[in-house]
Formats: sequence, structure tokens, C-alpha cells
Amino acid sequence: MQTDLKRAGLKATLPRLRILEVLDGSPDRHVSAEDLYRALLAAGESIGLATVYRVLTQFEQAGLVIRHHFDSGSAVFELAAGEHHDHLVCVRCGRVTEFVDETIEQRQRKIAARNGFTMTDHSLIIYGVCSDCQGESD
Amino acid sequence: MQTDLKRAGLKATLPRLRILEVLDGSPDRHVSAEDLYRALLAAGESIGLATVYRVLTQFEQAGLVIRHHFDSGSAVFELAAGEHHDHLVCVRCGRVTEFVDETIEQRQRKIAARNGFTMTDHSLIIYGVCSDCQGESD
DNA sequence: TTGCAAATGTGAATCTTTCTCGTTTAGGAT
DNA sequence: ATCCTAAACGAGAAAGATTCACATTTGCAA
Repeated sequence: MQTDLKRAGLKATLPRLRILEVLDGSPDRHVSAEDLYRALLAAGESIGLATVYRVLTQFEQAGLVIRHHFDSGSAVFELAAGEHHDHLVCVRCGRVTEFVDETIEQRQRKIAARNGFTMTDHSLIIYGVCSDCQGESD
Repeated sequence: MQTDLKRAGLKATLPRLRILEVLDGSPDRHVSAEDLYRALLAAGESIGLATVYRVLTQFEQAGLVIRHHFDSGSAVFELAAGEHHDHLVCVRCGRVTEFVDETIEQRQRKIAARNGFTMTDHSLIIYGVCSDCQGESD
């Protein structure tokens, strides 16, 4: 874990290690800065919210985490482990499911090229009602 | 234009008409609430920022506009004219290009179904550097 | 172990968006 | 045309998310 930070060119400080731990051990892979902050406080750490934001931004720049803007006020972050994937978000309970579709990936590259864009990134989010939330009154 | 509002079940008030006009006549179809507000002030209207937000939210609920969360602090809105489309966003200049790809649409529906989701909406954004911005130093 | 640049915590500041509430207005009834 | 009322507005306060400033602490290399 220290190694991950070193490899990313970041000093292995306590707050950074704690944040990595929470990101790694969290039940849901997608958490907001506030979620993270509260989890750390609950775990007895004394950390500043500003540090959480600062570190998350550094992690993002270092490629350790990915920031998403789902349709909610705040950004959510996930550990950049594994390969690229897109997201299904339940509009009722907020549950996030990941998926990969190579056909879509290919077409996206084609579309970018056809429009003269050098693609740097992309974001595909499908919103819907998950199986657990079907039939439940809003 | 008044008709559009009536049809949507909204009173044809002056601020609403002005906002529709700006959305319709704007050089870029994708504007933030702040953009809209400033455009109205510049045009000599006296309108409150709260009204802009309020009206945009009502328009969204009425299906007149669509709200997007591109990777920037604020939401952008576009007139819901025409059929559904997705977006290419230039990370340098912010230019937005629209596109439609039926193959992707189909696969999205399949993916939602396969995961037991009733799709309500989706958002696909390709970020990249547009042709005009290629080769320009950051 | 010491020194110093880098990182942290606190609290203030900023930005976006929403809320409150007194005033104004659209549009149907008179 | 005028009146009435619920709906809509404008201004400023408030809330929520994120960043900034700066005094203090800390990792780590010499």
C-alpha cells in the first residue's frame, strides 16, 4: 500500500494511507468525499475534510482513483483498480453496478475519430430502477 | 413560444419566455444557469438568479430542457428539441458536439435489461481534444 | 537526528444551487 | 375593463460542495 503511493510519486503519509484503506475496504466501491471523511472520523482518525478533497484530487491525477459525476450534487470516487468500465446507477437506492461492453467502446472511438476528436476519456452512465427497487412505491 | 409553455402546463410569464428565448437563440446550445442569467442581464432584463434556477428545473420536469453534468462544477442545460443524442466535449475549449449512434443505444438497452434495470435515462459523454484545439499548447 | 520541503488541519472563502418571504403578476371570474 | 387569488418573482439568506490560506506538523534524505 505504501508502495502504491511511492510508485505514484506521492509521499506515504498517514492520511493518504488511511484514505486508500477506506477506498479499498469500503462495502461500496463508489464513495463521495463526505462519505470518506465520515468513515475516517468514525474509525477514530482525526483528519480534515480539506485533506480528503486534496488527497482525492492528487490520487485522481496520479491515476489511483477515478472521479465520477453521477446525477447528484457531489462527485464520487472509486479505486482505479482493474480495467475501464462504465456504470449503471439505480435512481431509487443509488446502487451502482459496473459493466464493460467492448462494442460500445469501439464505437465511441470511431465516433471521436469521425468528429476529429482525440479522445481523452469518456463517461457512460445508465440510470434506471434496479431489480431490488422494482415495484416499490417511490 | 407562449404555446410551448401552455402545452407544458406552465403559465406564460415574462421570465419564462425570456429564458426560452435565450435558450433558443444562444450560439451554443449548452449553457449553464449562470450563463443564462448573465445573458439576460446583458439584454437588459431584470431577473433573479433564483428564478433562472427555478425555471430551469421546472422546464426540465416539463421535458422542455435537458440538464447535463459534464465534468465541470456546474450543470448545463439545452433545449429538448429534436430526438435524443449524446455529447462530445472538448476538454480544451469546451465546445460541445452532438451525435447519435443507434448501435450504442441498442446495447445500452440490452445491458440495462441484462442487469435487471428498468432504464429511465442515460448519459454518454466523450471527452477529448477537438480538431481546432489540436496542436495548441495547453 | 536534523532540516526542510511537502503535507496537514482549521477555519475562512468561494462557488453552485436552493430556500424564504414579502411583493408582483397572469389569467380566469365578474 | 377590473378584480381576485394562486402562482410566480426578486432579493438576499442559507445550504451544500469544494477550494484556499496559513500556521503547524511530518516524512524522509542527508
